[in-house]
Amino acid sequence: MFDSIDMNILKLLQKDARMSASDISRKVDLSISAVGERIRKLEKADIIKQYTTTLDSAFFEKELTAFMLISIESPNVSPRFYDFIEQEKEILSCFYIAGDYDYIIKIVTKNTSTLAEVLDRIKSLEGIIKTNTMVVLDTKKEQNTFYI
Amino acid sequence: MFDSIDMNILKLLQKDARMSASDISRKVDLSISAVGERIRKLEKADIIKQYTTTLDSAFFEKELTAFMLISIESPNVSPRFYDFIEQEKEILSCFYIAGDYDYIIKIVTKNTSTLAEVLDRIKSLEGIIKTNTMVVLDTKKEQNTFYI
DNA sequence: CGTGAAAGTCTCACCAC
DNA sequence: GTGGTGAGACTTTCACG
Repeated sequence: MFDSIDMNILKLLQKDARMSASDISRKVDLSISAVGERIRKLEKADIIKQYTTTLDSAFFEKELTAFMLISIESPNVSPRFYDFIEQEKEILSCFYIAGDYDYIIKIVTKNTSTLAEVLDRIKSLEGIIKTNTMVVLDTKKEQNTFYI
Repeated sequence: MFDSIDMNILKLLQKDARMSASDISRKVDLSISAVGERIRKLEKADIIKQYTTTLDSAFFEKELTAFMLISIESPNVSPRFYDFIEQEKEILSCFYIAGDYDYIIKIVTKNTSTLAEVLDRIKSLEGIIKTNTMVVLDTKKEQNTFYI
């Protein structure tokens, strides 16, 4: 169904989502229309989830990243917890995990004082047993997604 | 320098990096050439970092995510540690953090047995004092980047 | 999968404000 | 400095081989 040419097209689109079908056609040695059809099929098969743009965090004053481990009392409080997570714009991700804690969340904010505000809002939620915040000092590697 | 129209263009490109300048021009009520020039300026100012494509992890057999906290012996071992992190394709990110541990890394792999292989390679590195692995059971929220 | 024609899109020099 | 216009070049789409 999908061959190595498709994988090559995906690789190129991962590097530059705005690459034109004609540029891709030159790289993969196929006609423009064939490339266009393959891309359409990859989109339809939902192998391509989204074309997105990565912006400069510094420009938007989002220079502080932190991870927070959270333990909650019982599964009952989870729905309210999820609602909170959902609407907090500075919480980028939240994973339910196995281990000493129940959740790990990633926070991206302006500075230590805006981080403190987010932490206070989390800690004031009902049912939070314990938290552990790890402030990021340096980013050694950061990929949004796996690269093929 | 950059106004609310630029912010709108960035929002649209965050949602769909392949949106044509003509489609954007209709949404922001500007001519195609004006939109093209604004995009060029946003790219040149490095506010737009990258146009990328998000792929379906299931299709590529990357369905298991885990976080690992790592403590290392001394800063001396860091360079070799970074080299290792860099070349491990299944380690998507690595952050140097303040707290009980020195690093937090995100691993995306096929299943528990491929995860075990990665963990073994990490633990066999010299200078690793302690590790703590948290397997992701469920993803409640996941954004690559902040949304404006 | 390729071709070719039609439709659509982008680029650039130039104009107006 | 900003944005608009129009011509030419380029790109995409689609029917057909």
